[in-house]
This record gives sequence, C-alpha cells and structure tokens, in this order.
Amino acid sequence: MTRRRTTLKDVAEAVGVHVSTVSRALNPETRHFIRPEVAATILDAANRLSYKPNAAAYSLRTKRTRVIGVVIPDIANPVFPPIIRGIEDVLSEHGYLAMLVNSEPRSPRHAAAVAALQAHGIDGLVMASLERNDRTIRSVVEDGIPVVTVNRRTENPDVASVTNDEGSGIRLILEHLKELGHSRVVNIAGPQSISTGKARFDAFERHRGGLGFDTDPDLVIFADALNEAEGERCAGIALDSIEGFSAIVAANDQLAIGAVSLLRQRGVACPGGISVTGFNDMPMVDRFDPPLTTVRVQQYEVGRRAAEILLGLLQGGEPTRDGLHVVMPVELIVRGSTARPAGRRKARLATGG
Amino acid sequence: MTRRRTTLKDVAEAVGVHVSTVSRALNPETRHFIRPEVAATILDAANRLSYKPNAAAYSLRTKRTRVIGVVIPDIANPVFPPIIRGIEDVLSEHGYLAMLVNSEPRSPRHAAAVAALQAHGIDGLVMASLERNDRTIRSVVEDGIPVVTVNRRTENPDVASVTNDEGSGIRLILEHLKELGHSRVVNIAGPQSISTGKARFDAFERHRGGLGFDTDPDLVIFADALNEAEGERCAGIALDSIEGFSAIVAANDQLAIGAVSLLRQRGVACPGGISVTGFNDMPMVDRFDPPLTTVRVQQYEVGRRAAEILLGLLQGGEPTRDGLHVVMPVELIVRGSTARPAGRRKARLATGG
DNA sequence: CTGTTAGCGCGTTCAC
DNA sequence: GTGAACGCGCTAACAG
Repeated sequence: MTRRRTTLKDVAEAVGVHVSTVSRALNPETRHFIRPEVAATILDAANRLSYKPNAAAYSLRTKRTRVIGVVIPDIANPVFPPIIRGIEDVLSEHGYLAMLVNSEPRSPRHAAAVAALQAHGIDGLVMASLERNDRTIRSVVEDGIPVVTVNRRTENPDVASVTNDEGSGIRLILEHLKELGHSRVVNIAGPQSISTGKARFDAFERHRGGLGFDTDPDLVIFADALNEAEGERCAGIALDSIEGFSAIVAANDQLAIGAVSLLRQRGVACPGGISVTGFNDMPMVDRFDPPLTTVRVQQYEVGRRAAEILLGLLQGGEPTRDGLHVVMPVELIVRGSTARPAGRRKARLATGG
Repeated sequence: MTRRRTTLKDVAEAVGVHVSTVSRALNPETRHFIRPEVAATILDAANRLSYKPNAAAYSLRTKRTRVIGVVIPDIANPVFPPIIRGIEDVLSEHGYLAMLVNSEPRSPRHAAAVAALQAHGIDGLVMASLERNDRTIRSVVEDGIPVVTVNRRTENPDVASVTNDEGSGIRLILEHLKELGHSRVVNIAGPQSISTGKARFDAFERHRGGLGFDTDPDLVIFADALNEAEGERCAGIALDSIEGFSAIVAANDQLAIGAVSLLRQRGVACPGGISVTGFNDMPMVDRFDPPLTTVRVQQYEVGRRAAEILLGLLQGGEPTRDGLHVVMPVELIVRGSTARPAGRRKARLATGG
C-alpha cells in the first residue's frame, strides 16, 4: 500500500490550527512566533503522524534543494572514496545530501551527467572530474551555482578549489631518490590536460636540474590516462628506448603500479633493478609487492575542506577571497619500491650511446 | 548573477502558445498530440532559451523524483565501486539518477541517512548496507517504496535481492584446498548478523565434513566485522590457540588480507606455511604479496541486475515473482596464496595435544 | 489538436 | 500570535 504521506495540512487538521501555523511551529527559525504550548502540541502531533516535509514542495517554494552534486571521474579509483566520505561527512552535518555521479571529463556522458544534476536542481557542485580548460563547469557557474573543484583545478581562478601541494610532493620524491644515489630518472607524466598532470610534470622539470639529475628531455614519457595499463605501456617504452636510468617517477600510484607490473613481466627487479615511486598513497598500496614509495595526500581532509568551502559559498554568497584556493600539504612515504641504484653500470654505458 | 531559469511559461510566451502545449510538445509521450510544425517550433525555442525542466515542480506534481537511493556500507571498500557503476549505468540509461549514501547498518547515522533519502523523495532504493533482520528497510517498504538489496539479503522474502552463490564459492574453495592436500583448515567467518557471513559459514560447515576435512568446531573463528583489522585479530587467535592447521578460509578478501598480514608479522610464510583464501576478488588483490586465491563475484553485473529489477518494480508494480531473488554464479580464482601444505608436522602433533 | 482550469505541498506575504 | 490568500513550475483532467 502506497499510503499518502502526511502533509502539513494533515497535521493542521489533527491539531485544529491553520496550515501556516504548523509551518511556523515546525521551522526553528519562525517557531518563536507561536505560543509555546501550541508549538509543543504541533510538534507532538507531527511526530505522532510521522510527518516528513516534502522536499519537492520545499524546493519549488524556496529554490533550494539541499542537495549537492558530486562528480567523480572514476569511483573505482581508490583515491576518491576517502574524499567522498569527507564531503559527505561535512554535508550531512549541515543537512545536505550528496548526489554522486561518475563521469570522466572527456566521455560523451559527461555533459549529460552534469546536465542531469542541474536539471534535478542542486544547490552546489563539487567537481573532481575536470580538465584544466573545462567547458562543462562554465555552464554550471553561469547558472549561478557555486562550484568547488577537488584534487584538480580549472584555469579559471574564480572557481574555488582544494588541491594538494603537487610541487612539494615531486620535490620530496626527487630529494629522496637523490639521497639514495640516483641521478638519471624517468618521469611517467600524466595527461597535461589535467591540472595534476601538468603541475607534477612542471615540478619535475623545475627540480630535477637543481638537484643534479640528468635533464635529458627524453627522460619524460607522457601517459594518456592515469591508469595501470598506461603505466605498463609507458614503462615498456622506457625500458625499450631509454638507456641507463635507475628510477621511475610516476605521476600517480596507478601509473606506478602498472610500471612495477611491467618491470616484473620483463624480469626487472623492483627496487633491485629500478626504483619506482607513485603519488597519492592510495589505500592498499602498502600491501603491494613491493610496497609503494609514494606521496601521501590528505584525501579525507581534502573532501572536508571542499565541502566546507562550498557551504561557505552557499551561505555567505561572497567568496571568502583567500580561502578560494586551498592547497593541502603532502608527505613523503618511503616504502619498499625505492632503493639505492644497482651499480650504475648502465648509466655509464648510456653516456657512450 | 543568478539568472532566473527559463520555465515552460517563458517558452510558451516566446512561441505564442499555451503553457500546456509546450509541456506536451516537450514530453515525448504526449508529443503526438501536437501538430508537428508547432512541436518543432517549440522544441527549437526551448533549446534556444536552454530550457531545463524544474525537477521540483515535476515531482510535486507527479509524485515521482526519478531519483534512486543507493546505500552502501563503506564506499572505501573496493568491492562496491563496480557494483555502483553497474547500478548507475542502468539507471542513467533510463533517465534515473542515483543518490549515493555511505552508512553502516549498525551506525547511529544509518537510520538518519535512510530517512534523509526518504525525506528527499526517492522512487526506489538499492540497499547494500543491511543486516539479516534489518529494521531500517521496513520503514522504506512500508512507505511503498520499492527496494532491492545487493550482495546481501534480508530474512524477509518479499524484499527483492541480487546475491552471489556463496555456497558454491565456499565449496570451490574447499575442493581446491582438498586437492592441494589440506585436511585441517580454519574458517575466519564473518558476522552472522549479515547474510553473507552466515551463508558462507553455513556452507563451510555443510561441506567440510563431506570433503573429508576435520570438523572440529574450534576451527571456526567469528570476526566482528569484515575488515583487515579483524582479519589480523582472528588470524592471531588461530595461531595462538589452534594446532596443526595448514590453511585459513576467510569470509572475504579483507579478512584474508588481514590474515596474510598477521602471518607475515609472526614470521609465518604464506602460502609456504599456511595457505589463505578470500572471497569477492576485489580489484587489486591480484597484485598483493602473495596474490590472493579467492572467489570471483560478478560485481558490476550484480549492480546492473539490481537496478534492472528495481526498474521493473517501478514500472510493472507487480514483483516479477521468480525474478525477485537473483543468485549470480561465482568462479574460483587460484593465485599464489594457496599451495600444498608443508609436511603436516604440526597436524600430527595436534592429535597428541 | 489546443486552451482552460485546478492543484500537488509548502513558505511567505498581508491582514486581523 | 494566528489565519487567509497567493504562487513557486508543472502535469493532468476537461473542454472545445
């Protein structure tokens, strides 16, 4: 039986007052207009009839849905769940619900997915799925809907963001490799259309010279996507066409895992033969073989901050200026996938070829 | 500028027809009522003004939101993302949106989370987060909202479900261990309040005798949760108090990973000293050290089926009877965490103590 | 085929 | 303090 849900009117009739009186009594903001005893009776009746406000009517009237859209490129990527939890935790504390949608920036469904969110009516949007010059976001911003990007950011400085300190992360990695004695390292860089890909690649370029690494441009290989298959492919190219390197700095953990996997297939030990580093410190990478040396980002906290900024935008209206772009600190996590280079035989040979 | 969104009325005025004509022209179901040329003009104008239907008004009028609630116990658990994708893929094909919420069955927030979904108005619910005698689901069912459970099921046979063939999975595992020569295996069973925990434990009990394994009841240890920490704890208990076993059958992959981890801490080789098996074949377990022998469930497909059943319920209204409970076939995946038992020294000793 | 009318449930004026 | 009236944007009945 699909029983009709009890409405304000039902409660009003039960108590013997007018609908608007019930409305006021139920709203904490306007409750003080109502005589306490009446308010109590109303609250009691509402409870007894298990009254649940009708969100559709509320939205239609107030233009607010209390729903925040969250767009993630790939929920199967272990980096995102902690971020999502962070977002959800903050939102639910404030009576908001998260509407989660998977969709990669380039996919045909992407615009449709965001449009579906807009059509459904969302008060704000958290975007993890975007490219540097994203067009989809524009349509949302133009509708006057507050947007915060997480992990990545747009070139548009007006769009709020919470990102990680990519530059420091790459520097920490390089310093670590330097200390171990490496001098010739390959970079499997991410797609340059994505802010993290570009930021990490830029940092690699910026720091490797200063730290005394070989600055050969051929040491950089660009991945077309941030997944394991691309990691394998790029590592294969490195093995086939680059001489004398002793370490691979991958733009993220998935690329790194792919690289490790390929090394094993080719019979190259890691870290014995070649060291590999990742970025993100995804859950579980500490249990891999070998456990991955990587950069830890504060995933959960990133999610929380993004949600907090969005709530601020929702309330204040005025962007809190310097709070618009938050950059979270990162931390180097040294595990088993990095070690001293083995003898450096190949490196010597390389100078000859 | 928060520009007012264009409404049916705006389009109507632009074209010079009545609102309801526009409404009919825009709805594919009723478009045939309208003269084609007029319909074309309307569609064109709607497009030009970038008209987006107001979901709140639609819902208020039709009592349907085109939103499906999806409740997951832990989005960080890699088992769920593929399921979620399956659900989303099917839903979006049919114009529905998924509203995802994390919440564990026992947590204080659980009832609140489900209530929030109900309050927001959902047309249906997919629940992965539930116990066998779940109370939260009742309230949803009583509201007349169709519910399908995934992975787990309720004791209530009226609630549709899509689950995996737990019994066969455990049997395949035991047969595999038998073939390797094991005869005394420990079961780290999941919480019996959850259907999968009970089904897998029951299957273990049912099959181990028939296959010639020791049927000592002390060989079963019950975990309080399905996570790695519990896996470690239970494996520790096994090592400390059970003599002569050569393998551990864990109720799921996370427990298995925890068990492997503890074995390593205690200096016991896996699979050299003790074999370990999981259940689910989570992403990445093939990259662990050692790669996990486990039972593969069709996560993505499970999600799809659940969504399809829900859509059926939404349309037909009548539960399609035998389609109410779907059990998906499973597959044994043999990897590196299982091997022949080593010598069976301890097993002999055990008979003496 | 198209216009008219009514009302979904709620918040918000404005009166009293 | 409380009631009355209105309208948010849309669809569904009923006319024509």
